[in-house]
Amino acid sequence: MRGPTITFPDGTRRDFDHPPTGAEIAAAISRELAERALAVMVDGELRDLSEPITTDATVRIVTPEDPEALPLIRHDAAHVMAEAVQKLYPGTQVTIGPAIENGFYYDFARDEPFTPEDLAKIEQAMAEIVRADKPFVREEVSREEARRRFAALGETYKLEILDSIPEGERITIYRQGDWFDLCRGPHGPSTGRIGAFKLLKVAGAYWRGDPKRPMLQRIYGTAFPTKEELDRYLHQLAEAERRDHRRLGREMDLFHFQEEAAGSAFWHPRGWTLWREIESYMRRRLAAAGYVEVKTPQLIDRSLWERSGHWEKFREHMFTLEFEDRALAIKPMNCPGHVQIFNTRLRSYRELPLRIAEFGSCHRKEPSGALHGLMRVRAFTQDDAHIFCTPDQITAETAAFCALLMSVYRDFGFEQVRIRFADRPAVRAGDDAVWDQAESALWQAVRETGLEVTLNPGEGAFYGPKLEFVLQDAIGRDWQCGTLQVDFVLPERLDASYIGADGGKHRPVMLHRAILGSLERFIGILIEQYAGRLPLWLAPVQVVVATVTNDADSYAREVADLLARQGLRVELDISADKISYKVRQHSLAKVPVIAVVGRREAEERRLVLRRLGEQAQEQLDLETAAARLAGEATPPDLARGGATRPPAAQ
RNA sequence: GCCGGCGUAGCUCAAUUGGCAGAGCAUCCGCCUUGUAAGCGGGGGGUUGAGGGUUCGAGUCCCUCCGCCGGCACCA
Repeated sequence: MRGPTITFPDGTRRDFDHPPTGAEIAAAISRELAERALAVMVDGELRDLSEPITTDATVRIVTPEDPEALPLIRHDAAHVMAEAVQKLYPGTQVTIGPAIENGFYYDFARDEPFTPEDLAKIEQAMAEIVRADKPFVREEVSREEARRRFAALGETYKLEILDSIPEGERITIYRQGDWFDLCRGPHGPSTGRIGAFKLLKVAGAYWRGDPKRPMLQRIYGTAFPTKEELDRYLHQLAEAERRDHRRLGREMDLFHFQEEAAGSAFWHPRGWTLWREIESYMRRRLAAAGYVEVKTPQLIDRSLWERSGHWEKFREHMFTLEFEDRALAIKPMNCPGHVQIFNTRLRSYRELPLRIAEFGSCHRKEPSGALHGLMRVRAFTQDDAHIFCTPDQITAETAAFCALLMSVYRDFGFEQVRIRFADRPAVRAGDDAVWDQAESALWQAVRETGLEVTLNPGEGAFYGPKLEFVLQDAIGRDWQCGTLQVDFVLPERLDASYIGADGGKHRPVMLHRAILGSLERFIGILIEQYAGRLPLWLAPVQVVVATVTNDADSYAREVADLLARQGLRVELDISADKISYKVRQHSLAKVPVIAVVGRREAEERRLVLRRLGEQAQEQLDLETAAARLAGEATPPDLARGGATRPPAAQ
């Protein structure tokens, strides 16, 4: 019989006289490829090397360098770990164990917890299985056969997974030696091909992610084709740890947390300086973009939250209190407050779009387990704004917002931004015609930005579609900060209206939008982005003037005064310590510029500048140095010569 | 909220099977007047997260609570 024609990535073809396996194809090309092959891509689908290819196909042999190799060997490692665990801890049930972004995990059902010492033992047992180089054998079985085999082992979770596999789908078991697992595959040729692996942590995880179901024990690990790649990844983890904003926040004396106020930051002078610099910058950008700024109450009566719908939808997240027979809530959001301002008088279409901004201080009942430094807090400040506009202004307002947001992110040093488009959810308010209009207006706007947009289906708010802006930091982590949400519901509920050109009353649309999201979180992200070494314009202390000897004290004072008059944030260090000690202290505190002054500088009226982390020094006369530093420390928007102050109040 | 781990001086960490709570750094005082990432000497500093229990005796063992860390769930 005739076999299939196999086409290779370079376009060459080869005919086979029988359905060849991936392994055979690799062997037909070269012995080296056969030895290095892990799996095979068949018409874009990853398959086992052992599976015969029955039809004409385009085929690529996957080797350890290919991007497909990583998830494959990690999945292999998950199986090896599961075997090791069941060997060491009989009675432990296996559940699921996939490859994930940076490694793999496997969830186990076992009454006793795994300890860190257990992880070491499991690693050793895994190493043995890897050394034994057992082939992964794929077996296609009937549902009944699979049921019988897992029932015999008492693997109730596997039986549940089996039941959830749709009728008609192939059921496969992967075996390594005498251990096997229900698995869709594919897998590498054998356990010996895993390369380098390491178990990282153990954690609880609900079965099927459902808090009402049993808590399983999840062991996380990672695997790479080579030891070097594993070491590089472990080094990266250490790097992330080094950048941790919680550690840097303490070391740089920016903020602290304490038990009595869990989830709320205490901002220290330096941290608050950073905060105010960011706030001032945002204020200028917003004013220049035609926003007005307001401040709305912290405590608002329950009745308003009932009308806005928050009482029904959001009550469990709100802090409430009683006072003089009134039920009050600390605001978790600013939108109802902004509508109150909109509603204070009859609005004309000529006022629209009306952009109302607030650095809104909000509180939410975040579960204790969710708290995480500045990234997840109970008290936070949003750079919030609500744009009241007509439906046909949505596109232009969205486009303008996207442009503003991108420019702001760039100023803070973030270049990589993705947009997720969250469209209509299954349960929603408003009829489909309204949703059609809102979604198409948003789509049109994001297309104009030219940015990458991915669909996040069904994840829109119940009142309208939304855009989520995800930025990527210096070490590749994603952070969702910005958002823009189209809202037809709140204006209705709180009865916002304006008089149109036709003289009739109309309902405005509200665009909820934020760029930084929460100031707290954004500062956390900034600290990690820069590993604490903030750009000069953001640094809480921009320059320290440090003396070599006390003889230079009066000149140092003069220098510090001059720099301060240039608007720089300066500190003076005339302590009796050695200059090398001072340099070390201020370097550890991440001060960007140290100006060293000794006798020579005082006599010549010069300044020697030392940049953070650099050994090189720059010698300048005093006035030149002051002017240069002041120039470098100018916030990016002002450096561009944009609006330097908000327009005069109306 | 759930699972697991952790909680000792401002920070980083010690303290034998339950047996006198310690070191370095920081702080304070003194000396040194210094040239680019730690000069020298001395002093002070603790209800070992909180509360309860076991014990002659608890940082150490047990219980409850709080907080932190890693995940899970949550993130309207």
